[in-house]
Amino acid sequence: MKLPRSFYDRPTLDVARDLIGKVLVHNRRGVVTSGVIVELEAYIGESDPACHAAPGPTRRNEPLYGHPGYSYVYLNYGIHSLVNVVTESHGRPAAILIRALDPLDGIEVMRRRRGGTMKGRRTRGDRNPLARHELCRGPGNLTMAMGITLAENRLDLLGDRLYIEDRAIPAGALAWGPRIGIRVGTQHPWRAWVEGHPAVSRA
DNA sequence: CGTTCGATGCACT
DNA sequence: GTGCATCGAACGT
Repeated sequence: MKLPRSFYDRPTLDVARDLIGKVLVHNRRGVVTSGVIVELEAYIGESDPACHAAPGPTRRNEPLYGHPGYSYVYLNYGIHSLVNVVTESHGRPAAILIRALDPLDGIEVMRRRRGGTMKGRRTRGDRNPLARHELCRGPGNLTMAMGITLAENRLDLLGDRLYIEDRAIPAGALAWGPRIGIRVGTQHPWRAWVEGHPAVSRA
């Protein structure tokens, strides 16, 4: 069943803890892809220097100041769309970055989306298909596999296009540590993952 | 193994 | 003009 608004309207670290093991679903014109969330990072408030809300309200970070249970998608390094889930409420800007999934539905669609070219060259042939645990490893890879782009920014996660379900899937042991890939705010242990899962970034 | 570095677009100063 | 919440190709051991 789909997670209700009240799930997201809570302290961000509580939402983060409970999101591990839940299922992110994208229905793009009837093409469904989904996966179990196995890695994420929390970005909390204007006082968190790594949070996009650190400079205060801007046009880009507007979703962070909006309602909980909405998507926040932005373009990173000009190439990767990264997907976040907005949490809390009452104008407190916070969100959770989804970093890795264990794919469930649409695995062949994911393989097709992850294939392709770079600099006009084939990067991966049909002979060397990605393993299941590689399809959604990393925040840029998972959005590519699921077909999540800037068009999926500001979507209500209680809608039918992009949402999160509780399918009561047993997750492994939960671990916490510093966030990775950032240059500031590394002192906060706000990255969570399923211990030992092969889709989790090796930090 | 390891490290470096280019691709690429947009928000923000 | 600068700097990214990245990825993987291309090098050097």
